[in-house]
Amino acid sequence: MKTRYVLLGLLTEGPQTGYILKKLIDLRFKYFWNESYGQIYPELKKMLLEGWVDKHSSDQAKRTQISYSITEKGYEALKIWLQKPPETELYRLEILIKVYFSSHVDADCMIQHLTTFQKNHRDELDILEKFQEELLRIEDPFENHEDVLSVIDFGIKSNHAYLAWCQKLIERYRKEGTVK
Amino acid sequence: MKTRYVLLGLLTEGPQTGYILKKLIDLRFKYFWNESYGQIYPELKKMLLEGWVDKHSSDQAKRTQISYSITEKGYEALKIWLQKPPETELYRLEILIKVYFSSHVDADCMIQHLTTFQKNHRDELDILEKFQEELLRIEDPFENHEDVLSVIDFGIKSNHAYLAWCQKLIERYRKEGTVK
DNA sequence: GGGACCATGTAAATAGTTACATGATTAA
DNA sequence: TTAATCATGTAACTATTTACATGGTCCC
Repeated sequence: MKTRYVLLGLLTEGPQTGYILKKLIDLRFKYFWNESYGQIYPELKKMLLEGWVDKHSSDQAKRTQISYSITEKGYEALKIWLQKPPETELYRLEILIKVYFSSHVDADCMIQHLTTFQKNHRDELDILEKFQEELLRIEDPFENHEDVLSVIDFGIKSNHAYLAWCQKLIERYRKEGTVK
Repeated sequence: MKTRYVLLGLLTEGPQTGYILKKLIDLRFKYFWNESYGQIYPELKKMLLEGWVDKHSSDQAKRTQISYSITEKGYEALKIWLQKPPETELYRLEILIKVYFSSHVDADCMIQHLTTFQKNHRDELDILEKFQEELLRIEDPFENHEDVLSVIDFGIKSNHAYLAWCQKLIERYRKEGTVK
């Protein structure tokens, strides 16, 4: 049940709708976290019943919009969770399974997989570096830019590592390909 | 439905029991993949019905042991899967969520979380380096050591990156701690 | 005899994704 | 007017973990 804490964390910046919360998670946490509407909406309802959030329906502009704001109780719960030692570190890297068993397919196939991997992580790195620049430039209303930059730094450092690995491995498969 | 392919991959090295398959996954894939008995046993049964594996019950030594071996059909299915572009790259790094929202807790708390993270990844790095040394020393009956070493190399490179990040961040929180 | 580990499995709970339904608004 | 996007939500499905039940063997 981590979803709720992610939502609460975002709500500390102000009331939001489920829809926007999803967008925020996609935008900011894309590279290390994800949530779907099927989790977000029910979770907000549950937290409402528990008094962790308040609901503000506004039918202004005739479009139904339901914002949630964090309550004192919710904020306390968030702080308690933040202080608990992190448990989950879930990686599931299909590419590594495929490399592990790659002796059963030909080198070209692996080169293709790795080229895609490389492209994805180059793009990721690009985006993270752009984010970084922007954060250093703009204002810091919630005084959390240092924290956000630390998370971005994680992404940049690990992507560099992934790319170095990938580069080396592509070369290995290329050599193999020419030999066989 | 990736479980089955991981099992099939391991079965290419020879028949195994569900119990041993679990041990192998824990040992070899620990850092990027995991499966539980609740997935392994039912999955082996399903593959049996589909003719992807064969079953060999041996009541030798009176202890019930059920080994499975990969069939021609199963091997074909494995090869097809290995050639498909990898989809899942699932990371769920609770530590990053906690860093992101760390302005709501004090620096000491974060230093503790990060110290644990650091210890875990140092241990991981140690183990991977030992594995690496050993693989370079011993024989290579399945001619897959290069592949295994590539996977280990991924682990070593990313752990170095994680540790560098962690070191830097601990220092940041230490400075903050003294200021506040 | 007891503890560690071998060995197989299932049931229930939890988690998470996907696909769908609904309808408003905006911009081309 | 039509496509995209805003916006909320649920049902069904799939995936995964956890806890438990069962019983054998090995070694001290």
